[in-house]
Amino acid sequence: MTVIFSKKCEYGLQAILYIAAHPPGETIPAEKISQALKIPREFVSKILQDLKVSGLIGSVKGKAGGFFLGKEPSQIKLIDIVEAIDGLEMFNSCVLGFPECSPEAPCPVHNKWGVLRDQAYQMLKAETLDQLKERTLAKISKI
Amino acid sequence: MTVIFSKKCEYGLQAILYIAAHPPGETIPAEKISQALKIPREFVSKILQDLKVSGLIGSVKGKAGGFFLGKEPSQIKLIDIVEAIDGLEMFNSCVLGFPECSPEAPCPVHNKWGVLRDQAYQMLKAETLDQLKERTLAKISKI
DNA sequence: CTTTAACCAGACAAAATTATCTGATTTCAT
DNA sequence: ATGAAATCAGATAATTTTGTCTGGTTAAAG
Repeated sequence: MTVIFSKKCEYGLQAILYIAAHPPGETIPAEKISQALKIPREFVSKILQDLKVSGLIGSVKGKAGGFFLGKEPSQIKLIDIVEAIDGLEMFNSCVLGFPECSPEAPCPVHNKWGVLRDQAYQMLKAETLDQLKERTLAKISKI
Repeated sequence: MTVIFSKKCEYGLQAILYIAAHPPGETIPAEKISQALKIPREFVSKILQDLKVSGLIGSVKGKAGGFFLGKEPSQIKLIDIVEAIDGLEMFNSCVLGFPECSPEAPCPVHNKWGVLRDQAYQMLKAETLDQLKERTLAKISKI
């Protein structure tokens, strides 16, 4: 059981936070991310490759190559990363798994869950990478 | 991607809500649950068998057999079903997947997520089957 | 007492997710 | 030029989750 995001998405979030914790302009190789976050190298490498198409990150090949942010840290929200990997469907489907859960045919916890889900969405939409940099640095220093 | 619970857990929640929507004393066969909720018969059957060990439901074999609630509807909370199937680990682990996320080594969204997670837990702990009966009946009439 | 309809246990299979491997290409440094 | 260090694409493998099958047991009804 993952809490809410897939492993891919968790790793993607961690990796981008890690990149954002470094000085702008620096390129971070997958190997370094892998060691710092204890994520299998080839796996995080593949996730980052996939993330390139969304424009959230860029990369340079060859020696001294690696990954870097594709936008200003203040322009990247957590929800952008979630959307790129897991998609946003989870914010629009029934927590009990009922088909077509809607205001017209609500599941027994439709309203109460709806509030929580919206709060989670708003939180992910509000948090940008620049706001999280200090807290990320504090966290990775303890892994 | 499941929203938050595994498919097993979603089906378990749906099935027990369905049983609780019926008059006390009635035994509901897996076949009926399967058709009503559009869950594969053998799968829901297995889930309900597993749920028996937690005491949340009981069963009778043989013709006219089936499943019934193991306790008063007012004594069964949604969280009990979640705990029996997926466990409670999700309410105690990092939403970003960081290892050992704690007040001493918080992930970047530790506090904000913590609030939402606790609200979700409290909601599941507050909702009992008797409170949800009417809404369940309304919902299953529209599937 | 036989048929029927149900639970039940355990093996099995399919699908999705997670992870690894292989080899190609790119770039910098020697 | 050549070697080293990196991305990258695609295939493959391992694991977990989801779903199915087979055969056995139980109990009501005719």
